[in-house]
Amino acid sequence: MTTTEPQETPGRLTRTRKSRPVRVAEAIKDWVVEQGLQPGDRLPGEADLIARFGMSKGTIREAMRLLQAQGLVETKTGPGGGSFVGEVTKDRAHALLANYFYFRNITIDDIYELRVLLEPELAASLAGRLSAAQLDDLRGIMADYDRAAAGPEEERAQHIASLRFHAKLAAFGDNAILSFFISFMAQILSDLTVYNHLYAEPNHELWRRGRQHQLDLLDALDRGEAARARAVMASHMEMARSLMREQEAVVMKRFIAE
Amino acid sequence: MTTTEPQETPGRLTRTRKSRPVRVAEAIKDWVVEQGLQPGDRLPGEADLIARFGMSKGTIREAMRLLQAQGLVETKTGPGGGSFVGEVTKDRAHALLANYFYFRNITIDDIYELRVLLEPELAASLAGRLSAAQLDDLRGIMADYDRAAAGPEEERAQHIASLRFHAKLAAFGDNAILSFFISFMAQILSDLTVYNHLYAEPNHELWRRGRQHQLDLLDALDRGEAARARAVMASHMEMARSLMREQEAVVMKRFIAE
DNA sequence: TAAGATTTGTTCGTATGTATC
DNA sequence: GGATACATACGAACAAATCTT
Repeated sequence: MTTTEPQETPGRLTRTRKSRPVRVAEAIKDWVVEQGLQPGDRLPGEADLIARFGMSKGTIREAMRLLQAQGLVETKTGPGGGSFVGEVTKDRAHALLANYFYFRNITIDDIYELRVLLEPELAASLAGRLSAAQLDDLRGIMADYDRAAAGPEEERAQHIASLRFHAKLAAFGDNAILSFFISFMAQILSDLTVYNHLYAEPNHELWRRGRQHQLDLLDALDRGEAARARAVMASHMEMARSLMREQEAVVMKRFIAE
Repeated sequence: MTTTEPQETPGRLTRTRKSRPVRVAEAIKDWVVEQGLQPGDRLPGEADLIARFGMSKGTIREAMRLLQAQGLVETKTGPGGGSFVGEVTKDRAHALLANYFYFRNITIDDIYELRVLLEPELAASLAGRLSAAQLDDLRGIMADYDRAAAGPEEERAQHIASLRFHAKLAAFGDNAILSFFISFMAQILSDLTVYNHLYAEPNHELWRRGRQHQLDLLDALDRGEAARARAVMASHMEMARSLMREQEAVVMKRFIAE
């Protein structure tokens, strides 16, 4: 028995706890899984779904919005348009997860407690596994802060660029979960840097040491020295952590935009 | 100038790249942030929003669905009903994040690479900080697997209960990010255990050692011995990791339900 | 218990916008 | 530029849930 069209699971009868759009969204989601559909694959059009579910256009559209918000479907107008299976992007996952932490108290130090644990592990796993192009990519990011910041504004810009370095590094990793956790924290720190006033005063000595850390790291990665890459990253994170300790324990106060 | 009602940012003029519901949802989200609304706080009713935004009922409702899917609003019918700011629950955040990994290749070992790093740290941070009630809570969960499993089915049930132990431990931590990451991984492993057939064969020796680990852990936590708690958990994770290594590198193949 | 009030939930018909050919 | 195919948006009416009296 192969089901070839989305339908509600017959299990729940008339129990109308959930609204129709929610039930339709779940049915479509289940159907995508059962059919093994891949990103970009076509979903039935509005008219189709209206007929299949026997519900109105408004209800079907609300269901699609539920799926759209989760990043699971995308819709296009015009001929050849319609609904398609969508791959949840990293940015969207960041945003959705950031919402979870919005009402919770997250301190900078909470983030660094994790960075200290995770980033060295990522660095070690990358040793000897980066292509010349990838290493150049990282060096290119470092060019954005190859001189000491002149003032608070530039300091902030450099901090964000430095976080991009870590996000890029994460993208190169082959453990998708580890990579996501690291890039998520980099994203949060970047947002905090923009919206609050972290890094008010430039500190040339810290800048010099931080940059040297990253240069050493690239060297260790290039030579395939995992242990050294881990150690350098650990030092880098500990330094950053103690630096941030002096900052106020700022909490997240912002939804990240859609 | 205090804005007292949701409205679109005047910045973007007639640029209609995003659909109206999306724009309305963003406007409401921004408004919630600006007003500093808290979970449970009232949002304007449908009729209100229709008037304020000058859009149709359908458009407004689709916008609310976008927010509902993210867990940011909840709606109730009837007198006193309406839309309210909702706190994103842990379960919903789990599900939304699991969607991100659905099309990516996640191996069991990826998860254990992280558990080995994170769980010992959590254990150490909890030493001497758990109340008698919390310790009893953990012991209560352990009661669900106080005897060796007789068959594959019971083995699986015990594995899930054991994952509940770790999730509960995470809930007691005061680093919300660390706690979430750990509980998320426990949730994934639990789902995999249910929907795939992990843990086919009972292994009494492993069961005995795993249980002894947890007993030692509780003792260390009770006595406030952070270093020992960390070491015990590290052993526990390493053992579990090598056990799971023998399982096939199963990837996630399932959306988590709404 | 029953009736009424309030608010979201759902439907249907129609019209508009948008991208492709 | 016109025809086509699709989603997008509107408005009025009705249904359902839930609180109050």
